[in-house]
Amino acid sequence: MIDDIDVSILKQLQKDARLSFAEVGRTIKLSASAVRERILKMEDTGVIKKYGIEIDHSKVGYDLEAFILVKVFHGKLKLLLSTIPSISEIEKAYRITGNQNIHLKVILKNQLHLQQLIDKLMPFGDTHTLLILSDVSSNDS
Amino acid sequence: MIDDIDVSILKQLQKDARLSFAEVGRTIKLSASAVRERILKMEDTGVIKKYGIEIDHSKVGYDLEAFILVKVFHGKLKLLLSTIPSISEIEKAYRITGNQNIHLKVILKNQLHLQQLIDKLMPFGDTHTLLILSDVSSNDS
DNA sequence: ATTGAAACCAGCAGGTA
DNA sequence: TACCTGCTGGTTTCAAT
Repeated sequence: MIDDIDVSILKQLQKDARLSFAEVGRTIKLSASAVRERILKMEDTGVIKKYGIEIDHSKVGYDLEAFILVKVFHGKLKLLLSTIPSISEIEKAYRITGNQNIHLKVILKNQLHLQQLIDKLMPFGDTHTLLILSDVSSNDS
Repeated sequence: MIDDIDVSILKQLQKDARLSFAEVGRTIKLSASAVRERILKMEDTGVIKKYGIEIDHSKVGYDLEAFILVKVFHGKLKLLLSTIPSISEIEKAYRITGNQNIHLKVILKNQLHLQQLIDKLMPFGDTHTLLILSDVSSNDS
């Protein structure tokens, strides 16, 4: 379904999603059209879910990032799930195993903003907030 | 530093980072070169950190995703931080507040793979693993 | 997977306000 | 400074091989 050439294409796009088909092809000795067809196929099959950008939120006025773990009240899960898309502060949301059942990554302006978000989440469950101090990934996979 | 036009450019790129300058410009009534200059400036100032792709890992043989919270042993933090980049399973790593001090997002093939990773992390601290059941973001911000 | 051709875009120069 | 137009070479796209 996916071969070594596809993997090396994916790795290049992970580093820079705006590389042209021609550029990708040059480094793996393939024509631009061949690269294009492989990438289109990976889009169609859903291997590539989307092309996105990473923003430094602290440079646009959002100085606080946090994880919020929610232990959802009995019967409130469906309502919370349908509410999540309307909360712009939530960057990513997952159902998880464990004592808490929802894991949120949130982007906020400041502590007041965090407080307001927690207030908004309170009707759905008990929250536990972990502030993000710094990104320590430095991941060039 | 950043105005409404920049914000709308960022939103478009978040949806599709491969949009051409011309395409972005068309939807906001701006020339391609104006869009290009704005984007270059946001790259230079670090607002845009990178262009990346989101991969559906389950379609390439990695069926397990998890968060691992690590309560790092006294004196082991620096060593862990320097080890993290060499662990390919770690997609993202953060220092956080709370009882645990490191938050990892990991991509794994299966439970055995998870076990091996936890074994690798054990020397650095006590781990607490939260399996990801599903993505419930549906976030078209 | 490749090539070839038409449409399109990136990058840059030079210009306006 | 922020935007524009016009130009050129490279790129995307699609069809044929």
